[in-house]
This record gives sequence, structure tokens and C-alpha cells, in this order.
Amino acid sequence: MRVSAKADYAVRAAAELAASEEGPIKGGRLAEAQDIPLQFLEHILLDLKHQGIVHARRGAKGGYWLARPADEVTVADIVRAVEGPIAHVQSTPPEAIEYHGNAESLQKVWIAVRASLRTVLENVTLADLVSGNLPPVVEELTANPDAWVASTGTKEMATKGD
Amino acid sequence: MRVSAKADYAVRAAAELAASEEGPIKGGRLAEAQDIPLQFLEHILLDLKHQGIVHARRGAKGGYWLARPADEVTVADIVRAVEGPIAHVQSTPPEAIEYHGNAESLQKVWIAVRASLRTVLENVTLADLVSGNLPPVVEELTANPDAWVASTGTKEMATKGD
DNA sequence: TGCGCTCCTGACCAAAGAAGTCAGGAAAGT
DNA sequence: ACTTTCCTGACTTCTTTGGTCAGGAGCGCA
Repeated sequence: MRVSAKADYAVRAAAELAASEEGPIKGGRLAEAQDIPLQFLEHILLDLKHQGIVHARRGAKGGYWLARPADEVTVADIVRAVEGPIAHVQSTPPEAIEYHGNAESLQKVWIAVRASLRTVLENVTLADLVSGNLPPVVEELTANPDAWVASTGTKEMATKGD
Repeated sequence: MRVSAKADYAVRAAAELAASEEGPIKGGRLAEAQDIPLQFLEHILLDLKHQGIVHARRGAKGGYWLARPADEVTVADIVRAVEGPIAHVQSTPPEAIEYHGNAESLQKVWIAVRASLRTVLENVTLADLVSGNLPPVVEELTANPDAWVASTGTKEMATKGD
């Protein structure tokens, strides 16, 4: 239920690519712009390349660029490319799990979890990110000040929250 | 972005507790009912106890029971108890991250991710789970058949999907 | 042709987490 | 006392995370 450094780095690097639509940008510049360890970033960019999200060229005037226009690449695409499937339970997709007894409805809950993640991640494109013009669903979710604090917390909870 | 076995087990065991409101239920019965390794389950139940979600008594007629009524315990409570904070990025809460340059809006996206997870997890109680009567937000999210398949997939994607 | 630049790839590494197992101790009931 | 059940820490195995290192392969240019 957490976002890895890899996914975070990947989206940030991709945003940087989306921002400047002028020829290939080299890894070093991306690393510097977003303060990401270069060698780690190169592995990440390789993943993105293998998933067909970016293209790359080597040599003097080489670098990386987006394979598709920035408004056709979603954050979900990037996260899946580096982290694999979203919202799997015990490494199996929620639709493939069989629950028994009193937990039968739990499958529906995990499906809902995945669906709600998708409504955010699949609706934000790199173009949205760099323009700062986020889709309505994100604006609505972040409009509530409670979304910005650790945890609403049920009465008798003393937890740190999230 | 995945759900651990621990969290899955915890919710299932809690659901079993919520289902039978008749005195303490012993770990062995929970383990059998939901097919969970007993010794592993005991550690999980201990976590739940430390978070004040269940109570326990030892000895002959001992066992576990919910500390609060089943309609006042949410799935979010359980997940937080065993997995810690939800939707942290690089182990830090999204509201505490500072992004620079073209990634500035990314913070808002992660906040939205957390908020959307909360709308599901904090609205499903154990009572909802065992009754099968899930809140409207879950019914809406799972009504769409697309929610039940691996991935809608952008055109040229050949990924396995989630 | 050669040279430098940049990507590409695999190997490696330390630390942490995931998923359990094992062994023993401490309370509760009979 | 004795059994039952929870409680706890230690330990194990495997994978993931977050990197680093060393070298190879293609690209452009003089």
C-alpha cells in the first residue's frame, strides 16, 4: 500500500521528458533536474523503454524521449511499468481470489480499492502533471483539507496515522 | 501498491470475529475458518491487540474478540494496524514531500491516491463485510465490469495489466 | 577510422520486509 | 496442579528495495 522510490522517480523523470518536447534529453540532465541517482535512474528508464513508454538513442546527441504524446501517457502506465500490477493481493489479482465464509465480500472491497486507484492514476497524464492542470477527480479529492492530514482517526485511536 | 498477506489475513480474521458476537473465539478456530497458518495469525492478532482493535484472554475459555462494535471498525483500521500508514511515498507521508520543477503537481496526485484509498477503506466496516451490505461507494466502483478485468490498457500496451 | 559520448545490461551488495516457524513463558480455568 | 490458550522474541528463508560498479554496444563526428 505504499509508493516505491522507483515509481516516484519514474514519474518525475517522465514529467521532465514531457515538459521539454525538443529532441532527446540525456539521463544526466533528468537525474540532475529531479535529484535522482543517475545509475539507478538509468535502470528505471530502461524499464520504461522496455514497456514502450520512452525511446532512447545513444551517442553524442543521444538521450530519452517519450514514445507517445504527453497527453497519452498516464501515471498508471508509468507505475505499472516499474512496479508491476496495481493492487494485487498476495501477488494475485483480486478478481482471481476465492474467499470463504464471512470474508466473502472482501474480494469486492479489493476490487473497489483497485478501481479507485485507477480512477486517479489512469486519469492523470504527463501533460496534466507538467501543466498543473489536474483532472476534476483529483481536484475533488484534494479539495477536502482532511485529505492533506495524516489520519482522520476513529475516536479511540492513538496511532500515528497515514 | 499491493496488499500484503498480513493485511489480507488480518481483515479476514477480524471479519470472522465480527460475525460471531458470542464470547471469545480462539486463534485456532479463526485459523481454520479462514485457512491461515496459526502461528502467523497469532502474530497478526497481537498487532491488532496492540492497536486496541481486539481484546484477548488466555486459558481454557480464552480467545479473541473485538474491542469495539463491528460497525465501528473499518478495514482501514485493520490495514493500518498491520501494514502501517497507507500510501506513503518513499516511507514519508505525501503531504511532507517537496517536489521541484516539472514534478511539482505530483504531490497532489499522491494525496489524491491516498484520499481515494481512504474513501474505500474507511467506509467499509466489519459489519458491512459480514453482512455483504457494502457501502454505496464500493457498489459504484464495482458496478463497472471493467473494474473486474486486468487492465483497460492504452492502445499499444502489451502489458499483463493488473 | 577512431574517438568520445551516451545508453544498455548484468552482476553485485546491504538493508529491510514478507511470510512464516520454533521454542518457551505467562495468565486463566477447572 | 495441569491443561489450555494467548504472548513474545528469536530465528529462518526468500524477495524486494534502493542502490553501485564494471564493462559493452551503438551513435555521431572529426
